Amino acid sequence: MGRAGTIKTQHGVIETPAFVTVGTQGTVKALTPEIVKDAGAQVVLANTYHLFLQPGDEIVKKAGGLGKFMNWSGPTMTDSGGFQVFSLGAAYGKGISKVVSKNKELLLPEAGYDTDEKEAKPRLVHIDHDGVMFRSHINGDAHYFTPEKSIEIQHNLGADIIFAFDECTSPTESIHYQREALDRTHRWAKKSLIHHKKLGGEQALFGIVQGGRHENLRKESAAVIGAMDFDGFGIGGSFAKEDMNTAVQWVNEVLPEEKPRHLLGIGEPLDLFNAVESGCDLFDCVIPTRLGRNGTIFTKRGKIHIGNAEYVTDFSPIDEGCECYTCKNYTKAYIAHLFRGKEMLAGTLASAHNLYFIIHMVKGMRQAILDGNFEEYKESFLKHYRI
RNA sequence: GCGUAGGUGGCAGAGUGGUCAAAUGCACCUGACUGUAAAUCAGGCGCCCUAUGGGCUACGAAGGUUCAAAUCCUUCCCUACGCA
Repeated sequence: MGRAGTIKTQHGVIETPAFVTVGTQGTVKALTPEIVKDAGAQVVLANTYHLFLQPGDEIVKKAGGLGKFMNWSGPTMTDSGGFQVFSLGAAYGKGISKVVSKNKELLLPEAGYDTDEKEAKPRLVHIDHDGVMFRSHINGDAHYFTPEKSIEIQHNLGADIIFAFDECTSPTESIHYQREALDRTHRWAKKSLIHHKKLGGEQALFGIVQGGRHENLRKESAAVIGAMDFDGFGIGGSFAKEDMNTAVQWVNEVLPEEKPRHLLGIGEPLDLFNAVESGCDLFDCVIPTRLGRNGTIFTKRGKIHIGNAEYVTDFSPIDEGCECYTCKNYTKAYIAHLFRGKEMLAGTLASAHNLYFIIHMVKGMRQAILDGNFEEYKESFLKHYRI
C-alpha cells in the first residue's frame, strides 16, 4: 500500500512519505530553523494548545503567522490540542504513553484508575459533550476548548495544514469508553469542518481517525471521517506496539486513496517502515528531538546512550558515513563530554543528528518506492538496526 | 607552643549509645522516552553468598567501657581558624 506523492501548500511542496518535524511551541527544541532545514526537514508542526497559552494566538497572528513568527519559510502544520486531552488527562502523572509496548497490564481497563487517590495527580482535563476544559500546565488557568475554538485558534496561527479537534484516548480505556469517545470525536470532526469552511481561507484541514485498538471502531471511524470533506486525514490515538500496524492497515484500506494520511505521533524506525508500507504519507514525532536532548542517539546499528561510559574515549563520529552537521564535525567523546557537562550544545548536536537520521531514513523510503525496491531497502535497514 | 572547632562512603554533608552499610545533594553506573506537562524521569551505587534472607569489612589510628560504639573514655595522628 506504500506510495510516494507530493502535497502542495502555500509555502512549498512536501514530498511524501515525509517526516514532519515537531516544533510544539513554535520552535524545534534546541535547533535553529537553519539546522532544521539542513537536517532535510520539509515541514514543521506546532501545537494549538501550547501557542494559545503562550504567547497567545493573537500575537502569532500579529507577527504574520506561525511560519513568519518562528522564521520557518517552509510548510507548517498545527495540531489541534487533541493530544493534550490525553497527555494532560488520562496520561497525566501516570507514566502512560501513547504506544504501549511494555507494561501490558496497562491495557487492562482497570489500569486507568488509581487505587490510591492521594498519590494520583489530578487530571488537568475535563471532557464533556461539547468540548474539553484544560487547566494550564503552566499556571493552572482554566480554558475551555471546543472544536470551533481550536479551529479559530488554528486559523489565527495560520499554518498551511491544520487538524480537527479530537479526543486522543488512552490505551488503558475500555472498549465502551473508546466507543463513547469515538462518537465525540466524530461529532467534533464535523463541527471542526463546518467552522473551518465558515472562516474560509487557504488552509487545509485534516480530520482525525480514532478508535483505539479495535477493528470495528477503527474501520467505522475511517469510513465516517473519510466521508467528510477533509483535505487529508490524521490517524491518531493509542496502540499496543504489536498491533499498531494492523490498526493502520484497517484504517488505510477504508480512507480515500487520493488524500494524504498522516500517522500522528509515530517515529520509531520500525514503526515508520511499517506505516509507509501500510500507506501512510506523513508522520510527526518528538522522538528525534526528545531522545536527542536526553542523550539517546540513533545510529544505523540502533540507538545508543551517548552518556554511557564506553563513549567517553570514543573519538569516532556517531554514525560513520552520516552526512549530518554533527557527524561531519564532532566525535562521540566530545558529545559525551557536553552531556556530562550539561552544556546546551549537547542537546543541539544530538537533536540535529537524530532529526537528520529519521528524516533521511524516510526520504530513503520515498526513493525506494520510486525505484521499486522498498522491500530491499527495508530489509537492509532492519538487518543492521538493532531494536 | 597555647586555645577553639573538627576528622563520616568518590566529594559535600546529616547522624552523636541499639531502629546505621549510615539521611540528603552532587558525581558515577544503567535504563526509559512515539500528535512535547520533558535539556526530563526511573533504578543502582562497600564486598561476598546456597539472595524479598544471611555473612564480612567499614564513620582518622590504636586501645578501652558496654549485652551493644560512627556515637562514650584514653592516647596518638591530621586539618581549619585564632593567639603567641
